[in-house]
Amino acid sequence: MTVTIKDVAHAAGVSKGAVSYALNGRPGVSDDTRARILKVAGELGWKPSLRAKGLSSAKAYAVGLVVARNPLLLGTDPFFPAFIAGIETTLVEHEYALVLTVAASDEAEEQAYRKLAAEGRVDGVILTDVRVDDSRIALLQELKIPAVTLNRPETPSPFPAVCMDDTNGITDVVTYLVSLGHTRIAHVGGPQTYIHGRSRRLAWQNALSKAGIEGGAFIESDFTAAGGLAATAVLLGSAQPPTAIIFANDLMATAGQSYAQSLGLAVPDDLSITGYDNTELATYLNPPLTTISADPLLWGRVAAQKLLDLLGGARSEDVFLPSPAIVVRASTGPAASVPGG
Amino acid sequence: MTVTIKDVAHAAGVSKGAVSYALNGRPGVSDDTRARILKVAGELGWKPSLRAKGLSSAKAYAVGLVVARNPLLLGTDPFFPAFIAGIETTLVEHEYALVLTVAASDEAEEQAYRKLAAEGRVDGVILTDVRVDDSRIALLQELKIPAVTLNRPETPSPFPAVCMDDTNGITDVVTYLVSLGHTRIAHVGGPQTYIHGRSRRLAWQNALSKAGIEGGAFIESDFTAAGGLAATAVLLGSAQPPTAIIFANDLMATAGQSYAQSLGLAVPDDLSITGYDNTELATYLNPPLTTISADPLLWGRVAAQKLLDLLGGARSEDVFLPSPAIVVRASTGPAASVPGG
DNA sequence: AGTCCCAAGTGAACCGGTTTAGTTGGTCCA
DNA sequence: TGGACCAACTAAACCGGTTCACTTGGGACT
Repeated sequence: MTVTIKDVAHAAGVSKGAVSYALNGRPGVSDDTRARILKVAGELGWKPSLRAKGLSSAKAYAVGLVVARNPLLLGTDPFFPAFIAGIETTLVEHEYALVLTVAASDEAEEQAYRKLAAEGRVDGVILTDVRVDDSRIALLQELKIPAVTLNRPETPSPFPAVCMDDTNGITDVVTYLVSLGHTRIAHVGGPQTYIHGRSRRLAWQNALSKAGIEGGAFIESDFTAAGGLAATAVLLGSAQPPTAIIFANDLMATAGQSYAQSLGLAVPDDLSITGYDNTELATYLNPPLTTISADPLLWGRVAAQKLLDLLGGARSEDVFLPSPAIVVRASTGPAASVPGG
Repeated sequence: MTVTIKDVAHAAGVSKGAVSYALNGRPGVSDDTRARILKVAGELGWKPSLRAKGLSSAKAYAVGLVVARNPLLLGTDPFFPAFIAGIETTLVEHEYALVLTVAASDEAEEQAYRKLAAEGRVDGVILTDVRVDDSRIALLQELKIPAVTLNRPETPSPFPAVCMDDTNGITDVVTYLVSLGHTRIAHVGGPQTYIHGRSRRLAWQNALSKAGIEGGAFIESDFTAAGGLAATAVLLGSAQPPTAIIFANDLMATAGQSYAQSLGLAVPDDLSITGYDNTELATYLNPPLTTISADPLLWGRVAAQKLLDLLGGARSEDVFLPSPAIVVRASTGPAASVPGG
């Protein structure tokens, strides 16, 4: 059926070992012999069996990604599909595949890593949604799985990080809103257990301070539309409602904008709104959403490349990608002079 | 290091073969011996190596999914993440993993399948987004990869199909709109090269005919927000604009709704809008979107189960899942009496 | 009592690669 | 001219399972 190393060796009149040496560019065969072997291998259409290679080299030739999200909400997050596509663009050029796991809870996530390790499914993983105190770092060390993290964890991590700074974008948004005359700028953030949830809040806070504005309202939400709506309701129902709300993603911003409009508020005349992600939909809302344009595709591509480098034995230094930039659209405008503002 | 079958055999005082028989429930060992072997294996914490099993059994213990979408638009599609999560819920209970590939073009997609086959990465695949004349069916047969398709292809297919009928939902939407007095009901569909794009259009057409309404406007779009907006612009700019538009997914519907509102039209007073998918966001729009509630999680779970059954040698009969049902929200209402209507 | 048969279990081959230990033949140098 | 040394290569072991061919011992049947 399929052609094996034995067939090639026989056809080339050499031993299996010689074929192996020739293919892997090792010493042990002369240049002439090597060329002949490779020629024969090419003619026979030999593709070394990954399974056999895997067994003797104890490698899986695959990398893993464990996505920890509520499956029902996963579909609303535009990050992962694009990120995965980015990973693929790197892997497709190498003899590596992506093994994807979806975990609904923290326990399921740990189990997923343990299963990947126990079954030897992957040679390394990419760690996303890094948390403030992230037990997965220690877990991966225990399991001896090489990894790359998205952004550098706050706790010590032996793994290289691929960083895309999200503070610049938020800072720019705050600066922009201040320049439009806003002074009551609220922030609806993601869970503060995530470092990206936290860093966005801190960026907002710091930018406000730098602008001489104190005490902006903050609500910790959950990156879902439902959460965005609930947070918006709280903010708009307060004694001193904000004139601008910075959401930590487009989904919450979209829900918030719709809710504000349903109350009869005009966006941006009564309330400015910004998101984060620059999802396709953001362009086509009414009004189109001012947001921050991340590049998950690039992030995935570079993270996968970094992981492959790491598996190849390269030095593990952090990589820094360009900061996502603000995209100004019609959901932001001059601050209305509100009573008490 | 890790414990192997040899260690277990030695500890139990039997041969490797006996351990293999015991573990796999084959005849060749007595009940007593079997129990003893399993006990020893448990004590030693032996996990048979997937790689070794794979080599001798020529299996990958993995299933594949090739997602053919523009990576930049993939993130807007709520179907895949939930579908994949569904697949996972099945796989996690078995010794199977999911290998995911993203392909940006048709050629890349074929290459992806060929690569999966050549590398022996997967034992079977799930075929989504079945096309009207789908060359992948023949390709998979050529590559000898077992498969399960989502819905039954129109061309002969040897693979079992996991079907979720989408015509009922569309029919119900048309019926509902007619009951509200609408007679000019347009449809913005997906690419007609997809069977689900086509079947939704046919369902709309048939339902209109049954209601005695002729010649509803149809625009073939592409499931993207941009496409939804463009189609809406054409429809609303026509001589006899519709009083209701049925979109083939929520994303197009959302963009269409926003566009209509940006023209000053009221939804649903001037224009009723419906989507398909029941994405999380649909609930939180202004107005909330009437849509059709598919269950991609269930679909994924059942498809994966069906594929595993198939790999296990089971009979391959089609499976039929409940039809997605209409979810009525505020984006639909009584038809306005429009000039010429 | 002898034959047959089957369950129970062993040893080795096998899957398709990699790697190690060992063999061969040629060159260099004293 | 003989020993040292090295490049080039082979044979076999190895990775960790599965499976085939074969042996052994006990019970049933004649």
